[in-house]
Amino acid sequence: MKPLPGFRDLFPEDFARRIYLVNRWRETARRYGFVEFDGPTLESAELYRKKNSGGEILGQLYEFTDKGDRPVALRPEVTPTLARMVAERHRDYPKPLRWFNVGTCFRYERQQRGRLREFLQFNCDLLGDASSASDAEVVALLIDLLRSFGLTHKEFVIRLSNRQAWYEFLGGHGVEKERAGDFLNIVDKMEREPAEKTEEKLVPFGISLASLREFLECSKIPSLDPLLADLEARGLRDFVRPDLGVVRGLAYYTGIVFEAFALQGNLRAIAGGGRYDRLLKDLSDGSADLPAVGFGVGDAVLLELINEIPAAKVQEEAALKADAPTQLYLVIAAEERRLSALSLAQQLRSAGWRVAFSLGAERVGKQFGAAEVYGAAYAVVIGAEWPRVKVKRLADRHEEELMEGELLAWLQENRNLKAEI
RNA sequence: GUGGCUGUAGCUCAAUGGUAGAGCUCCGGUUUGUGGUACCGGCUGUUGCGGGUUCGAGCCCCGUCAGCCACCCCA
Repeated sequence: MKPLPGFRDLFPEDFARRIYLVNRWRETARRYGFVEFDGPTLESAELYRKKNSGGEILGQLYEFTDKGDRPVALRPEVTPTLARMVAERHRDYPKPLRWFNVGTCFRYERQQRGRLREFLQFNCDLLGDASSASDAEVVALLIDLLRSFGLTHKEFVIRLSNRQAWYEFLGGHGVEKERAGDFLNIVDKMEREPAEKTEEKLVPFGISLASLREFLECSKIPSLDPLLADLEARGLRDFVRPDLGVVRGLAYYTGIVFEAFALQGNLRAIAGGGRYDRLLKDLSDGSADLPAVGFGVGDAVLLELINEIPAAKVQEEAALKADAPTQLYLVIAAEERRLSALSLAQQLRSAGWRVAFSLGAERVGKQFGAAEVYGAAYAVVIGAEWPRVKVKRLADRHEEELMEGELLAWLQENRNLKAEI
């Protein structure tokens, strides 16, 4: 039996990587004053059918009827849940809200590298502020997030755009606002389609491919200036690149939109987001009307990316090694001292050390081998000389003998080998 | 959902249409208080599944399922 297509078994080594990811997500979000929330994984299917929410995502909904005949769906993203929750209780919280979520999402689509049917997503949203200051805060958070994995501006770039600029462009060409969505769809796809096709699709808009290209290539996007100045002041300007070609597929974006892209390899967008000032109002039938900006990152793409960038891989491996599941391995050299070893193990564990030992009588050599395999930094030999014990640093085979009662203090002094993650 | 490629032991792979193998991993051992090497031994397969062609199919054909890649779109 294998897991369903697009679903994963997470064995301990896989889960260790997940912990590594999630620790960085949380740590970065908290550095920006964000608080964590979560909602149900299963929602009423209706939530995703409301105006302006899903779009393309609706076709990928994991949807069924529960035993109470309710139409339900596994969440394909958390934003609608967030909107629902915020609409319900936003009066309880001071504005702006800085909320983040680490949660499982589901989309029924064909799986591929970096794209699964069940995945973990990190979402950050800043609600209640419509200024570019909050745009910058969220973009900066995303940059720092990717940097926390050892990625630099050589490995990724945030392509930054603003839908307002397009609305102005369209207004200048006499195109009514209702058709903006269709038009942006053409822009979204023109990178991947032959020029002739784009040209053809532009005809009904009365816009030539040449003028579209000219607009695309004009590096000046005045509406992005405050955001860029903000990022410049933070020293993060190198990580972003204004690019009107990014418009994103989702229907609900109203202002800036951005995508984090890997510069090497052929991975898709690592993360994406933007401003959605009307979504909360639309999803809550007007009961909450908060401007918002946010982004999402998926675990699968990030894990692939780390594998491809040597520096990021090295950092991850170092972190995983430092977080070894076993720090101390008790070698019970004389079986009749097992009870002493148990007492010592308890004492060490109470002090927070990760301790393991063999559960039955075993050759000393084998026990050392086990200490090695489990990644322990030290082996503690308990034998006939008790209450004296030997502590051996496995890395360089340096061994010291001390009284059992001194061990804890000795270890505290050498605590640099204890996990810090 | 569309198209292409692939599918042999837990993993990586081999086997001119003629009795399915190797390496790695794992487990045990190399005489009983010191570890990643070396050596010895052991376990594991209805060759993804179901049909068909053939005296005979891991190999050829069809279907199906799964994986990978591209499209679609996104995290």
